[in-house]
Amino acid sequence: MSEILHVMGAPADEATAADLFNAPLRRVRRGQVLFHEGAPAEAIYVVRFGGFKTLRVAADGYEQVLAFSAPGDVIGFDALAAGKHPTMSVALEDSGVHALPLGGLDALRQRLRAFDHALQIAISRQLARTADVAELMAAVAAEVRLARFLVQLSARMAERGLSARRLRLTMSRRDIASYMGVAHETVSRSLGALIGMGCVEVHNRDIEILDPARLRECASCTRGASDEGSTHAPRLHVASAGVPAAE
Amino acid sequence: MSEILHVMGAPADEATAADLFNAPLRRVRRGQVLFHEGAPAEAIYVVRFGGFKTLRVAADGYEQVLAFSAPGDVIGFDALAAGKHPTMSVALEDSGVHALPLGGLDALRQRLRAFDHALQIAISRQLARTADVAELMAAVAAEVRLARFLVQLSARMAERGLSARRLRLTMSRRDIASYMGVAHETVSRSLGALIGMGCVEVHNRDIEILDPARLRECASCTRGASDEGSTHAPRLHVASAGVPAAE
DNA sequence: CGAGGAGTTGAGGCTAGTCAAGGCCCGTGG
DNA sequence: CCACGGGCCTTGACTAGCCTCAACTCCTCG
Repeated sequence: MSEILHVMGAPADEATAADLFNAPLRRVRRGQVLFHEGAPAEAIYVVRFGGFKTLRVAADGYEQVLAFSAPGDVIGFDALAAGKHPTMSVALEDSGVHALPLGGLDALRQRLRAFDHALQIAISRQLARTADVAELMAAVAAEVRLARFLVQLSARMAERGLSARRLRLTMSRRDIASYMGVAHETVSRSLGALIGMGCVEVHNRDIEILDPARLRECASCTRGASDEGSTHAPRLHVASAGVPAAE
Repeated sequence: MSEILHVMGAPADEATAADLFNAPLRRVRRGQVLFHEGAPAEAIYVVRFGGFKTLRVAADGYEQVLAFSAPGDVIGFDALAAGKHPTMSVALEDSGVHALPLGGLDALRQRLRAFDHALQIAISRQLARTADVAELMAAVAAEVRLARFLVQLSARMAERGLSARRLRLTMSRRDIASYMGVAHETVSRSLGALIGMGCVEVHNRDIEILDPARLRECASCTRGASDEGSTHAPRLHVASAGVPAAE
């Protein structure tokens, strides 16, 4: 359990007590399903190593990827509300997770305050990522979406102390396309565009960010960005809905 | 506090004890900001009545709406992770919220188990809504997006015991457009298309769902949908440009 | 070494964004 | 109470970018 706390980013102070609760490591091989859509909620999962994609399958078979999870992330918490999983999760590579049965979750949270805190933080972080998803799928050019995706990925790598410049994509282009809300051919083409701009270098699923600044600039553009100087025209009719608080 | 539990959907069993913690009702007028983007995380908010939009403002001024909140929803939980709000919230109408200071949140959760449960459920529900957002912004026709938006809105109305057929939109078309990831003109046009299909009737911000089944069918289509027959043969590839006069 | 999926690239049609103009609703002030 | 103004909403024309279909190559894995 102390390992769970550690991977979740919590101080391992209460580690000794933590070990009283032993959640075994469950291995999930690449392509294997962690839980199916509609399955009864039995546990939440803390990713120890590897990675997962969480998705929903539409009636017509279309796969909508909702999130990619990395070590330290919590998966399956969204099943609490309805009692069953609204989504399914699949391992993108050989992975390991700690399954925390819902039955004992409350007791665990009450007795292990450090774990409770770590869980709240993890969930909060996940909630904040909704903004990232929306940012990605917002009405902007496809290259911009891809640039944002890479920036986000890079940032999350950095968070975990890994290289922010060298990314290894564990997911397929199709997964990325679904996540970004575009056709998978568009991902290829957009990647080509970023390569042409000198932002990145791509070898299969290995991506190297050559020019982080330019990539970020491209990601921040609301419109199609093939700008090469530093001349970005920020003019835009700001929807002035928000009214400053006045009392 | 018993009122907070009630609006969150929890049993008010512990209501008596709950009243020991009194969170005053804070009124927020239409257009007023509940909290700004980047503001330090000081509390989470439970909507008592009214409604809010949560959004993020890009560097160029573009407003990306991330969520609409109704009574019973929790706002601001995503600020826990970073210690400051990654988003801002604005009241869509005259509203009332209970502010629960973060300082006392832990103690509150520990002493009031019912509240703790309700909070976890509310957060879980909110997480599950990420899927709804993605579903909305997925790569599908604009009419389908709008249909999905209305279906979701209708479902959420029904959850709270209100009419699922008559919707009063508290947000502007621009807000909806941002939320769906399309231009605001497209919302108008899509609304016109749904009217032409006989799905809905619109008077300003009042929407009546005339044919829920057809609306749902339209919402489930991955492509443009203008099916009119009784047997729902999954027709792909429909030219929905000018909806024929039909009747 | 072969098969099949993954990825890339090309051509064309159509949706939706953009720019533009006008009508409508609502809040404001006289 | 009414007139005014500014926003919201709608509609139209045009264009660009993305999706679709299709062919082909490359990598991976059995």
